[in-house]
Amino acid sequence: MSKQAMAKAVQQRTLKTRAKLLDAAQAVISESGYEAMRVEEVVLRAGVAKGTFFAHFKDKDALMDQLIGAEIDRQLDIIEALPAPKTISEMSEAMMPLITFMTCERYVFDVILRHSGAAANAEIGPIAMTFGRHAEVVTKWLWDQPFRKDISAELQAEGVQAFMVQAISLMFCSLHNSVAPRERLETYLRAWLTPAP
Amino acid sequence: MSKQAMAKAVQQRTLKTRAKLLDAAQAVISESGYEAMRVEEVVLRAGVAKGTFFAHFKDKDALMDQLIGAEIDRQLDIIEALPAPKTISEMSEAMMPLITFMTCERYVFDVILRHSGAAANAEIGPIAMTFGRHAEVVTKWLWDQPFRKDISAELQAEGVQAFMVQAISLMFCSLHNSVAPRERLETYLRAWLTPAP
DNA sequence: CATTTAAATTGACCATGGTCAATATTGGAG
DNA sequence: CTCCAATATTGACCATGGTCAATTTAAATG
Repeated sequence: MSKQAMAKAVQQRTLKTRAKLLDAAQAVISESGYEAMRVEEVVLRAGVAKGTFFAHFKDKDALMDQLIGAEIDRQLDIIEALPAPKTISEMSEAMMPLITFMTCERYVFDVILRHSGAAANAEIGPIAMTFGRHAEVVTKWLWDQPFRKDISAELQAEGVQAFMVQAISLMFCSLHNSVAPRERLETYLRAWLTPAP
Repeated sequence: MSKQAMAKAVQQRTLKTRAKLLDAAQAVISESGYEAMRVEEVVLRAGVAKGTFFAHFKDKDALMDQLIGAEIDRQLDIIEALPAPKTISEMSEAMMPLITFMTCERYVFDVILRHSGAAANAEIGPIAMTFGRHAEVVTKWLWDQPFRKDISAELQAEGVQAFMVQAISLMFCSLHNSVAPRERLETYLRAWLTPAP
C-alpha cells in the first residue's frame, strides 16, 4: 500500500458527476431562479439518480451554500478590485452590487442568513467564508483611512456587516420598505463610522 | 340579512379547535423542543384532521411565528417592567433573557430571522411585531437618558437590534464562538452608544 | 321545527427532500 | 490480465409539509 491511510484518491467520474450536477443546478437557476430549483429537476438534467445528488451534497441547502457562496465571491472580487472608498457614500456605493445579489430573492437572503453563522461546529461553509472575506475587505478599507479611531478597524467592519444585514432585512419588511435601502444603509454607516457625540 | 356583507361571525368551535391546536403544539414543544414539532403529532393530540391545521394556519411556519412571537412578548413584558438601564452593562444584562430564549435552538433563531422582516406585503406577523415592540422599549430607555445625542433614540435602538442579531449570529458560528455572547454584545453596544472619536 | 347557506372539518392524495441496502465501477496489486 | 476492495451509483422507499373536493355542522331565517 503506497498511499497509506488515505487509500484511493477520488475517481475521475466523481469530479465529472459533481460538475454535471453543478452545471445542471446553475442552468435551472439561470432559467427559473434559486427558489424554483428542484433536486428532481437537477438530477434529471444531470442524468444521474437522485441518490447520487445526496452522495455529493449533504442536502439541498449545501448545494445552495456552494452556488450562492460562489456568486458572493464573484461580487467580492469586483469589490476588492475597487479603490478603497473615501466617503460613506462611496462605501455604500461599493457595497451595492453585493446587496443587489443578496436581495434578488427573499429565499436567497434566507439561505445566506442561515449559513452566515456556520451551523455546525468546525464546519465552515462557503457562505460563512464569504462573510469572513467581506469583513477582511471592509477592514482593509478602514485600515488605510479609518473613519473613527476609538475602535479597531475589525470592529468597525463587523458593525458594517451588521448594518448591511439590518438594511437588507428591513427591505423585505413591509413596515419599513418605504425608505430606499441605499439611503438607509448610509444613515447607519454615517452614525456608526462618523459619530459626533 | 342583518349583518350585511360580513355574514356570520366566527363559530364557537373555531375558537375551540384553534385552542386545541395551540395547546397541543405547545405541549409537544415543551416535551421535545421547537425543531422536533411535527404537524402530524399536533393534529393527533388535538384530535383533528390534518387539513384542519392548515385551515387555521397558513403553514407550519405561521404557527411557529405565533408561538415564538408569544414567547418573545412574554420576555418583553419582563424587560419592560425593568427600570431603564443606566449603563451599557445594565442594558446588556436586561437583554439577556430575551437573547437566551432566541438562542435556545438554532431552529428558533432561524424562524425569528425569517420572520423579523415580515415576509409578505402588508402581512405583519407576531414576530415582526415583537421586533417593533423591542425597538420601542429600547427607544424608551434611550429617550430618558441617551448615550449619544448626535442621532435619534430611534436610530440608536435600530442599531442595538442590529448588534443583538449580529452577536447571536456569531454565537452559532464556530469561527467566533470562543467569545461569550454577552461580552461581544457589550463591546458592540459600547462602540455604538458611547463612541469617542 | 324544518330549511338553508356559509363556514368548518375531513382524509385521501400530492410534492419534494432525503435514506439506504443493493449493485456497478474504478484502479491498483499480484 | 484477473481479482479485490474501496468507492460511486442506483432507485425504490420513506418522512413530512401541504392541497382540495367532498362532507358535516352551526346558527340564522321564516
